[in-house]
Amino acid sequence: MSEFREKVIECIRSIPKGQVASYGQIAAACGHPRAARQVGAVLKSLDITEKWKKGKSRQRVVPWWRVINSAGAISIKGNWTATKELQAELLRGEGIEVAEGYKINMKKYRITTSYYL
DNA sequence: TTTCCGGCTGATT
DNA sequence: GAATCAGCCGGAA
Repeated sequence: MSEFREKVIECIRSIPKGQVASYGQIAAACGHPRAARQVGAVLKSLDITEKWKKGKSRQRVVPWWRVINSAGAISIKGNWTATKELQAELLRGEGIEVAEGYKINMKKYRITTSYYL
């Protein structure tokens, strides 16, 4: 478990409900402004255990669905546990609108950059 | 150690 | 806006 990965997870966990953040923002929050792609790599490596850790009153889940690319779109590639459809569904569940083509109105939901400062 | 590969980005057509 | 291009970077091989 690399440190980087831990931080990424931590940052993602800190995303307020009802808001979304870009890979770049997460990376920056981790102290690696240009490592956006690594953030994606972390997410894809998150298995169902990390995503849906249940059984505990303590929600140990990682709100990965709140992470999108800078264009405000879901850029998921396709795991077994993660699909665009699922992500869109989860987002809507938090009151975030997901337009046709899995586009998110980041103007409205994107987290402020200063959040992590 | 070196090479390769991406769930990305910002600048440029 | 949408498509293209070239850097950036931490892992896995």
